[in-house]
Amino acid sequence: MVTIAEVARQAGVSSSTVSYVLSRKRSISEDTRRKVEAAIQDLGYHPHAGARALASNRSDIIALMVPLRSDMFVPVIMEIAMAVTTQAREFGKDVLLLTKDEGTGGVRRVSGSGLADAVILMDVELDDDRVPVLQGTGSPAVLIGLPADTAGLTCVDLDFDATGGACVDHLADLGHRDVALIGESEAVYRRHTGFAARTLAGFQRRAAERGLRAVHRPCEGTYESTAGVLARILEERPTTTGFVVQNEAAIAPLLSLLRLSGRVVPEDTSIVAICPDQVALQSSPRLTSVSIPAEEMGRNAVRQAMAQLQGDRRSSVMLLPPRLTVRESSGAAPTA
Amino acid sequence: MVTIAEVARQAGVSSSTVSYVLSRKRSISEDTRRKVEAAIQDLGYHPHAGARALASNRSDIIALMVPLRSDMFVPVIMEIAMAVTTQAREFGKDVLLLTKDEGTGGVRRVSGSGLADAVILMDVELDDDRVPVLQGTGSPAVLIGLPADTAGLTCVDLDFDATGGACVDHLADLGHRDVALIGESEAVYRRHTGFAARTLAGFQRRAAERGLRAVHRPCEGTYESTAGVLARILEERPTTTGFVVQNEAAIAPLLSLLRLSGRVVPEDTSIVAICPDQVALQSSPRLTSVSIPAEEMGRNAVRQAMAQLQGDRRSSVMLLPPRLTVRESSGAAPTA
DNA sequence: ATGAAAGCGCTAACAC
DNA sequence: GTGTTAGCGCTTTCAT
Repeated sequence: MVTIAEVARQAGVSSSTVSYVLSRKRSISEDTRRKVEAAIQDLGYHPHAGARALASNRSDIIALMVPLRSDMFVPVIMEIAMAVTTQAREFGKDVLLLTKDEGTGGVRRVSGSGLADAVILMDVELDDDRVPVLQGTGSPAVLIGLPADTAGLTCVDLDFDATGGACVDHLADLGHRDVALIGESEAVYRRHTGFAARTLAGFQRRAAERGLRAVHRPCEGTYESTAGVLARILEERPTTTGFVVQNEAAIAPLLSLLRLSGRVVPEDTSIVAICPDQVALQSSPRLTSVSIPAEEMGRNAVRQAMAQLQGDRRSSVMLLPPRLTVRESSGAAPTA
Repeated sequence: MVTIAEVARQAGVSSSTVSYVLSRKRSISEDTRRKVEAAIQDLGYHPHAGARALASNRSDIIALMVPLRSDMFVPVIMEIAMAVTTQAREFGKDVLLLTKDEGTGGVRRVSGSGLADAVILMDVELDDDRVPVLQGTGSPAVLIGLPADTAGLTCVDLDFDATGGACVDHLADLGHRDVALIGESEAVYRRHTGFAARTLAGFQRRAAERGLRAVHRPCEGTYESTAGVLARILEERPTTTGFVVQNEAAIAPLLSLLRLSGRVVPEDTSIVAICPDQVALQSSPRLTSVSIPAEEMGRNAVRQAMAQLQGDRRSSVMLLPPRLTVRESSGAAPTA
């Protein structure tokens, strides 16, 4: 293995000079820098990560705890994880992948051992036991998602409350008077992940403000359950013309069912989805949607973690504003 | 930070004894062990990962390189990554997440710096430039997927050739005479990822052996492209009654289109999908399928990596046999 | 069955 | 602008 000492010898300088060339923590003459860099190239030197972590007390690793199985849509989880990794690399950090089922023990292990300099938590629950543990470690931490009590925490999430409202506004603006929210499964509302409830709250409040009649039905997302939910909604409130869908799995069945029932989108029925752009774009017709800004959440989580690593101790809750893109699935409400 | 020295003092032993209690590399009296373990608990001691890596020359970290965007279905990538992480933890290893776009530089970086003890590569291409670099590092390596030349390599993958054959066999056994493979997009066949080509080869060979007429059409997976592909197949070979689908995105559109066209599955048309069980189960009707054994691939990749870390230098190509599960989407070919 | 102590390769004072 | 050197916390000989 090539060590810093060998590089130093080859370059005819001391090892600390090599170290400083690498860390740019003090000024180096142009001449010396070139010799050192040449030696590094020649020998194919890579600083030993463990030695560096020991001496500097920084691992340059950010831990990311992802759900094994959760209420979240898998591609969204993946996109966040990739965004975190990519953004971390831009700061010279690597990402250690932990699963949520490691729980508090995992948090203690990676921060206690100095394996990671910071921890990013995904799939945060309303009352998440990892949070107090994480705060106890004093390690920089960022949550993707909102717990019930955000005091002293740094969080990043989509503003789901405003999202529910934005969907209603769009449908109301188009003249729809009866709207329905096809939501996540009941289990999601019972489990305490928050985002579904926040969307529902925003949906209902804005519907009331705009004088719309609103119904809400949880949905498992299978073809059968979607069929049942749709049938019930149309039975109880046949005048429903606007649908908000917050359940990626229910989108394809819903479109298929509407087609079979002879309803034409968007002439007879309008749909606004809350889903990744990719899903909205590959549907037919392409869906008007509020996108899940997975990449933005991931990038911002890393930025917040870096800020904390650089000494910023302010807590902050960053709620990304919903962005609604009008596509082909929504149009003016049918007249009478 | 709690160090091994503090634990040693508290337990009234030397630090080497504490180390040996942890590593179980030499026998310790029951009495001493208890005192040490108590001290560890008391103080909340976690060995410093960097110090350990430096002294032992092992980081206990496995690097996993995943595609940012690829031909693979995202949930499959995710399931493999989670399986790798879970299995790695069972061996006391952590997983470092790298993106494929870091390329050969990423491989050199993590193995050159001793950050990772082994590397697992996903989304391996037929002629993957990461492979020679990885072999050059001498670091244990496992590929998930098959490159063109597997000499000296350790690989884990589904046997896609046999998979194509198994799908044909199932349809042939049910009496179907004309079968079609709705495949991945053309880009996937052009790109050199191999799995699509291997499936096609197996499909065609077995069809010939069983005396079936077979057609193959790439498919983008959008609703429109699936409609086009289906229409063309039924136009050119209207007697086609058996479909093999290797494209998760095309499944929902295909089912929807068949429904619209009045074809009933499985009475008129049989479908065999190559997809994760989860996808097969949430379709309506539930699909007869060959599952993508994502978890098994992930677990085995880690096992192979561990074997190499323990000195096993044999190269091996592990092709997991396809498992076809009969569900509701396949049945006897319609008579005349 | 246990201890003492020599490093592992690097960073960051402290010196000049 | 550069060199010297004392650790960082652990593992692992070498001793007993």
